[in-house]
Amino acid sequence: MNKLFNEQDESIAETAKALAHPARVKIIRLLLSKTSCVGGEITAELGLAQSTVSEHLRILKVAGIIVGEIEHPRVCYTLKPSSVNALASFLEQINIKASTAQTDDGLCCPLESPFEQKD
Amino acid sequence: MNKLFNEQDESIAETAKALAHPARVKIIRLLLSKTSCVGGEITAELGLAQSTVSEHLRILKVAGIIVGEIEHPRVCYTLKPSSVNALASFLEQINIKASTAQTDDGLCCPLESPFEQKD
DNA sequence: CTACAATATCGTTATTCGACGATAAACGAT
DNA sequence: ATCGTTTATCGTCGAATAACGATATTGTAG
Repeated sequence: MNKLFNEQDESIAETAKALAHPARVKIIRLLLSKTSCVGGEITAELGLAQSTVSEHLRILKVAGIIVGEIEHPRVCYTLKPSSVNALASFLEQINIKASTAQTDDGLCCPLESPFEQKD
Repeated sequence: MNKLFNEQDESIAETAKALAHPARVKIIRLLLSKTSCVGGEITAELGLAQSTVSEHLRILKVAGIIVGEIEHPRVCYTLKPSSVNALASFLEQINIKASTAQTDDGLCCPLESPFEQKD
């Protein structure tokens, strides 16, 4: 039995997991801030070992968040936004739901049924 | 030395980590789909042990994504959207950047400098 | 072919995560 | 005060993650 969760939930979780490390967030921010190719400069900026950075890049690549194109001796990384769409709209739904309900202060709910157990 | 990453990157990563599990994504979707209080029904729907679900709920609570209000014997969970704002706008930036550049197919970049090492 | 430069992969180690059952805590009802 | 119901916490265990240095790979230049 391997199907406790549906595919979309797993996909969203996968994307979130790829973003779930400050080093990878920083890598993406570096990619956001530069218009040009980003290669080994990243390693220097992160303050981590080259192999560690390479691993983070691999994770982002597997998640489809970045794409690496081989240039000369280096690799050019660019962002690929389509991969974060599912997660982005998921977050949007959270905001929508919250604004139709109450934002933060009111009580939560009137408890429609007195709890139905599946006996 | 504890400050390899800045606070915002860590905060975004924290939020992403809270979403980085299909069970927690599913919990949030359940909260999205119901208007009423959600308590132990979640446990049944997830197909996980009660203690495991409680732990996932705790993680979401610590991340500030949900809020639990104590009702009678149960706890009423509601979404608190403000906590995902930073991550949401981070994802938005990725999309913006990508549309100003090229979407998916073109070559990446012209390599502005022949690689500057910080000698 | 050899050398070099940039990246990727491997092997290891310490830490964290996820799941579970068992147990505790809270609290209204009897 | 005791019971029953709901949720939280604890202790444990196996699996996954993150980090590193060392080594392999790739491809251009000489």
